[in-house]
Amino acid sequence: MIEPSRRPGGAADLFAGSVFDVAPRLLGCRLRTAFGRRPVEVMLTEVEAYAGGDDPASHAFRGRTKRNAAMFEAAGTLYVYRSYGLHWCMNVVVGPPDLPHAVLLRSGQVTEGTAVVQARRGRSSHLTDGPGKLAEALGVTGAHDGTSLVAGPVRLVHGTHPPGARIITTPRIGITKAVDRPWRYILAS
DNA sequence: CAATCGATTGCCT
DNA sequence: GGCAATCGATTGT
Repeated sequence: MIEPSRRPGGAADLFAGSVFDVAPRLLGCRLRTAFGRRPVEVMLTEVEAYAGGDDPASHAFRGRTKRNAAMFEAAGTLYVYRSYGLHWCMNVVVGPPDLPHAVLLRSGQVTEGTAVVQARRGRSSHLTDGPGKLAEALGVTGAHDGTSLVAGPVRLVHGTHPPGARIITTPRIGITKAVDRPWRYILAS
């Protein structure tokens, strides 16, 4: 019997390679949760790469802290932090444990569980078009920081791109340092 | 121990 | 388009 997660093309290989390999690869992939028997799935459409100690905009630029500890875990770990005291933002940890690189998940489209998401977000549109919105839609909080995206409560799995979709890159946004680096990846249809 | 500020959002005009 | 909200990690006195 073949273990599904070890099968070629399974989830683990999604996180192999550098942060610049993984970031565009995540576009079109699906992020899933099923808290309280309410499955929600989102297709990722916008991500940003953060290159650890080489990147002034990265939370890990000045080394390990209590907040960013998850960034020093294995590739495929989920890093969740609070932004502006209000919102939760999700990152996919990439690279070997001593290299704190990560991909910020910025936005997506709901592909399953729209009613659940609308209830959580308290509105019927603009459900997942921002980092904080994405986390709220999936029910993800700081409690999920450091969990595995392969075997934990929040899972990242392969998905297919919409017909005709293309990947474009632009500078990152919402930051004040290293603003010029074109490390933002968008799945445009 | 106090001050500062951020990988943002939503509501206001 | 502008601005207030809100909190924990980090930095300064």
